[in-house]
Amino acid sequence: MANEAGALCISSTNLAEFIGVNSCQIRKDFSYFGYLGIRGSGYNIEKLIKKIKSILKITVVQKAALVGVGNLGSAILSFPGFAVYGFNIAAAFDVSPQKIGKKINNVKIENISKLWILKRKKVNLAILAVPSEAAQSTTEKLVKAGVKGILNFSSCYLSVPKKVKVITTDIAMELARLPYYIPAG
Amino acid sequence: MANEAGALCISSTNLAEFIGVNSCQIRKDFSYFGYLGIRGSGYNIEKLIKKIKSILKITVVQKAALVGVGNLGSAILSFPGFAVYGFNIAAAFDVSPQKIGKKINNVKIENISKLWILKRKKVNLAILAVPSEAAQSTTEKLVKAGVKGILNFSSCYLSVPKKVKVITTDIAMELARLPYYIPAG
DNA sequence: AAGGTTATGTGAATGTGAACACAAGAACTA
DNA sequence: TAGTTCTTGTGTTCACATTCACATAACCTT
Ligand SMILES: NC(=O)c1ccc[n+]([C@@H]2O[C@H](COP(=O)([O-])OP(=O)(O)OC[C@H]3O[C@@H](n4cnc5c(N)ncnc54)[C@H](O)[C@@H]3O)[C@@H](O)[C@H]2O)c1
Ligand SMILES: NC(=O)c1ccc[n+]([C@@H]2O[C@H](COP(=O)([O-])OP(=O)(O)OC[C@H]3O[C@@H](n4cnc5c(N)ncnc54)[C@H](O)[C@@H]3O)[C@@H](O)[C@H]2O)c1
Repeated sequence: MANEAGALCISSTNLAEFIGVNSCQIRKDFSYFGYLGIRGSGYNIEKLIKKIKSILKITVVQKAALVGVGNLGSAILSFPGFAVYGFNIAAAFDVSPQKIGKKINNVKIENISKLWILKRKKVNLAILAVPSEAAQSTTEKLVKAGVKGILNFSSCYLSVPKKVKVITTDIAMELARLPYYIPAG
Repeated sequence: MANEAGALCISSTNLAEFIGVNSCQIRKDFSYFGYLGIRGSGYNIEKLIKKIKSILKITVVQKAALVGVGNLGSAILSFPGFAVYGFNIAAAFDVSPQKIGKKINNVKIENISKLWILKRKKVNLAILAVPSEAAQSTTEKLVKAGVKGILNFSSCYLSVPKKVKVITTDIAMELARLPYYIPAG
């Protein structure tokens, strides 16, 4: 598996097996990225990771803000796993006086009225974990504060200007999809 | 908007606008469900909800188990939103002696070794929120305990028998998708 | 160096999903 | 009741994604 430079490679077959898809899928997809692999050896893992990171634009550390430090927000703030993709939660906001001023995982929770500091800090991304009722109005504040991408955990559709991208992950709905696949009995 | 029976209807155009898609999309999709709408009026909301629930097989209360009551697991256990889809978190499990025996949201945290009670309780679904290292081994225990569907929050691919369905939602990866859409600057 | 083995990259075929455009049905109006 | 206005349901087209099959190339072994 090691090529002449000592760098480790992985084949489309291995990768496909690992994530449970067809191997042509891997090759076809990667081929859109240009010539990436070596016939007979496979794909250089380091090179592959670099390529994917550059496509996702996560080659440099990306700063993100967390808005709504409740049950879910606190879990996210304590989660070290964002770092592997190069993310850094640079600020956290809430409305609750009981939460403002506290620190979780070395991030101080700020008053939501201070959202404007995101512009100064050059924070482009926000993780939205406020109650559904507050989701749209908070989104509008985020957009005003210059945020360009929002990861939304509420079950709401968020209306935003075209230049802003929203990705919604509705955990309850993901769970609701499961029974469909399960035969009755 | 009210039809002769006083039941409220919604049109494909309204629905489409609401969730941000094309109205043909709505009509085409619903048409696969059979004749559901009324020309000139739209779709009867109650009938529509019933139909979708029956397709997703969430017409009766579905019991689910939570495995791994850490940061994320605790948030999930405190979350009331699963009820709107008819879910009931009927049991919770962990390995940590500090957690076992405690109650969150009226659910007592059990020792993971007691997973077999899921069979007796007829729990089909599990929410998996354990560290990645424990994900595959815990999955195997869940399968042995008769679980047929798993909502996986770890970033691992889980290998399961064909009769078991896994849905993975990798929160960090969702965040990692955002920068792609955002123009550099 | 040559032949065997492995694994990529891709043209072609197939499958799937979205969009368009409109006929036909239902409701409303006068 | 006749005509107007909505809105569904669908045949068709288009676009994209997946799969197949294989030529091509790099590596490895003897
Ligand atoms: N907890 C879960 O497991 C879970 C699962 C699925 C979806 N969600 C969704 O995630 C969101 C948060 O859930 P949660 O369980 O953490 O709720 P929560 O009530 O525990 O936390 C909400 C937090 O947002 C803060 N907040 C309220 N209004 C605000 C505003 N205008 N600006 C800033 N902060 C504000 C509150 O003070 C609180 O700290 C909700 O939309 C919920 O539907 C949560
Ligand atoms: N917290 C987040 O925001 C977040 C975000 C994305 C993904 N995740 C993923 O969710 C999972 C849980 O994250 P977390 O932050 O809650 O971690 P955590 O460490 O806070 O909690 C893990 C819990 O699982 C328990 N556990 C460990 N091994 C176990 C086993 N074999 N059987 C049963 N329980 C076991 C631990 O005692 C602990 O209570 C991880 O896979 C993580 O990658 C979490």
